[in-house]
Amino acid sequence: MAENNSNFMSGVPELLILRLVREKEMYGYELVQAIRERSRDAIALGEGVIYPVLHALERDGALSSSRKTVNGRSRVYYALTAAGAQRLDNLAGNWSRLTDAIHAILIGVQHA
Amino acid sequence: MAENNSNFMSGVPELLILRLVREKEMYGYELVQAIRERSRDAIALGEGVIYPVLHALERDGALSSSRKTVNGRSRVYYALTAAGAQRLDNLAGNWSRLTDAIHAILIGVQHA
DNA sequence: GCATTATGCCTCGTGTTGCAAGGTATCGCG
DNA sequence: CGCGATACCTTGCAACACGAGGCATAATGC
Repeated sequence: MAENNSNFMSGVPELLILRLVREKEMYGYELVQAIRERSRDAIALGEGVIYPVLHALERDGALSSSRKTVNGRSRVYYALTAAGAQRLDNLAGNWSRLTDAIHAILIGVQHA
Repeated sequence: MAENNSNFMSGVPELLILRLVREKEMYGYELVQAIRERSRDAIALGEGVIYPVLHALERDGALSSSRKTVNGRSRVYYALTAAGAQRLDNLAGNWSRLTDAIHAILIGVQHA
């Protein structure tokens, strides 16, 4: 039975981070702004959300980090690992199934 | 200024309950099963989730309750109030905006 | 007659997690 | 020289979903 709900609508920050990092290496501060911009301000995750998630994902092997200095600024770039890609697919699937289910209830569809 | 995210993907149980009760009066035990059935087991909220939310919604004036005895069983039916309908519209709108934003990021749409 | 299941209500404790607030340091601009 | 932007980070709080339990009655099964 694989996974139950367990805080079923949670893990969205994680999902967004993994998705964005899949396109290209990114660093924390950049992710904060990217999420704000791409969602047109609908989602505004603070650094207090992003950094802990980033650390957790790296600890779990979903992301790998590399320090780079740009313009005299030290940045920690994160890249998606194979495990991370797997995790992303997993989360995206869960999210999709969940929102479909909620949507079905919201529009009041025939239930079986 | 207006509202920020504040636990942006939360309140889903509340949303589902309000939506279901809008169609007809329902009682706790019934809601637990209705959510499971309508979501085809994608969402399985336990009674430990439903009842506290029900009580909070009534306390806030979004629901009104009435005790009825059916088949020698005592049930507490909840009905949507005007305030509750307002709240439902509000939550549904938020949810819609949120999922749209997430979807936009997931499919990698052009941002502005 | 007795036990198990289903119905129906409820609460408590735990763990997760999103988040604001605060802390540090460097760079560029006025 | 000061201020805002860039860039990293941690701590503490509050909310919340959830499992695990607890209580009571009706129906079903053995």
